[in-house]
Amino acid sequence: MSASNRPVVTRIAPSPTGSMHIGTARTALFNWLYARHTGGTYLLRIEDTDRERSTEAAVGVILEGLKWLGLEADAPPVFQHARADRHKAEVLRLLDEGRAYRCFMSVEELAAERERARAEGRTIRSPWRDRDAPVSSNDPFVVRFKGPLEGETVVDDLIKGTVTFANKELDDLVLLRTDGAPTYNLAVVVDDHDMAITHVIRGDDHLSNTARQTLIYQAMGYDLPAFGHLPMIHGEDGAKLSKRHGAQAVGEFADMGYLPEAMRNYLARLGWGHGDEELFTDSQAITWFDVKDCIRSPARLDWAKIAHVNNHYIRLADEGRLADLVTVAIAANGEAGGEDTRARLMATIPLVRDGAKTTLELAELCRFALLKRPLALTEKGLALLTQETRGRLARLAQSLVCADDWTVAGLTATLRAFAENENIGFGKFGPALRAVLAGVAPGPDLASALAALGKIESLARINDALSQSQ
RNA sequence: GGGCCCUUCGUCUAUCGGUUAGGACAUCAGAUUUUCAAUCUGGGAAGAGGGGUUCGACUCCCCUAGGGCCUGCCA
Repeated sequence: MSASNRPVVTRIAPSPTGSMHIGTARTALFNWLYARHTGGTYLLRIEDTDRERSTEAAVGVILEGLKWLGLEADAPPVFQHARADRHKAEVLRLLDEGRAYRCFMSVEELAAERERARAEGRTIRSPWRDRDAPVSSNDPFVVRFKGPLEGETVVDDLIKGTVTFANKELDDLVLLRTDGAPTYNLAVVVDDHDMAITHVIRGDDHLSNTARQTLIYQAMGYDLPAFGHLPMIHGEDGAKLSKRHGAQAVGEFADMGYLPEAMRNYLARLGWGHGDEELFTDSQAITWFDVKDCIRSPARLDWAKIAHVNNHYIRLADEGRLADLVTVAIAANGEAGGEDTRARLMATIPLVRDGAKTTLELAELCRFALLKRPLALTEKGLALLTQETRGRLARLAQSLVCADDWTVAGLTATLRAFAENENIGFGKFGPALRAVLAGVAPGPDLASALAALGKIESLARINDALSQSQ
């Protein structure tokens, strides 16, 4: 069976050498979407052939990142390093078949050849390619792939289209290192074959490698999977995404108060689109997604848009979940909540969530409701409490005591009626009431603030201020 | 140096030879107004440059410019 008519199997194959890049997250998302779209399988492989740089902690970061994003693989991860024997066996087979050779070039010789090659505008060549190894085999060697010198290799890419490489431009990849360990380019091919991957969807930084890998596939006698190379994600200035662009790791987005479903939606729109659709559910994305609809050009991260999408999902999110996230944010801020924190949050969140772009902002918007009585008024707040406004607040308190419709609508009406009775505008008592109710913390409009605090707390805060010495 | 990829409003994108080049975010103006938001209404904003092909090009071809990737015993 050729790769094209087998059930779809995709994979995300990150290397555990640090954090989980946002680009990796998008690649995972697209692989996941495509697998779901086709009813196929989505796998995870940890590319840890580089023993120096791979760490267990980094594996944990990847696993956590995928879990947070809701993009967990359909099977336990495959660790590339654990398959080294299999990789080695396949290289030995190639060696037997004369499709690979031992190269005894020293690092110095290699460096010199590299320099010559560059100067001559060609790719490097090993003198051991067509030489019979003098098997004085105590000398260290690497095994290189013996690629064709003529002809061309065509990569039929689902996204980039047909890309042609002249074989003479392709160097003989190292398959096995001096210590006998397999290299990435060899391991990916063997693993993707063994894992029955039908669609290799990855970053286009691998496009050039794909030609070389294609040659290995052919030499191994493997069926070629379909390839789709996604353009990279850049920072807001168009340069490669790096530290100075703010977050680039998935975990950072979580810490900054972004919701995973918002990230999925935003990331899906980076390099892919479906008409004018901007905000959509996972199942819509799954229905619509196809690798061949991916965009060919690189995209830039747009923080304002991420914020907008995140706000959309904060509006949709379950209040209990938001309360949990806000609680975490508050704790991270070193502010311990009281016993009734959760109740207060549940009352406040519905009234302020529309203005929050992140859950961190949501926490900030909820802060006024969590303040402990009596509130410490700032100078500014104190200044608002003149003889006149005190009188008004006292009278307002009376009408609030009588108010039995303690909802935003009811309170709005009460406040209106009060202003009318007093024959004043909101400006004459609004700021003072705000200061008394919320201190200096940002908050919603007055009626919402009163509604969020509840009758007892609201009146208590007003009375606190009124009874404070002038 | 060599090979390959990419190029529509500030940003993400739609268009798949014929459109007043559409949408979203951002931005600006106005409305609302008790702060910050939110909300509503309206506006400005694009085919990198140059050649072709064609009755007709954002769309196809070539060149140039700019950006990116590979050129590692990293992945």
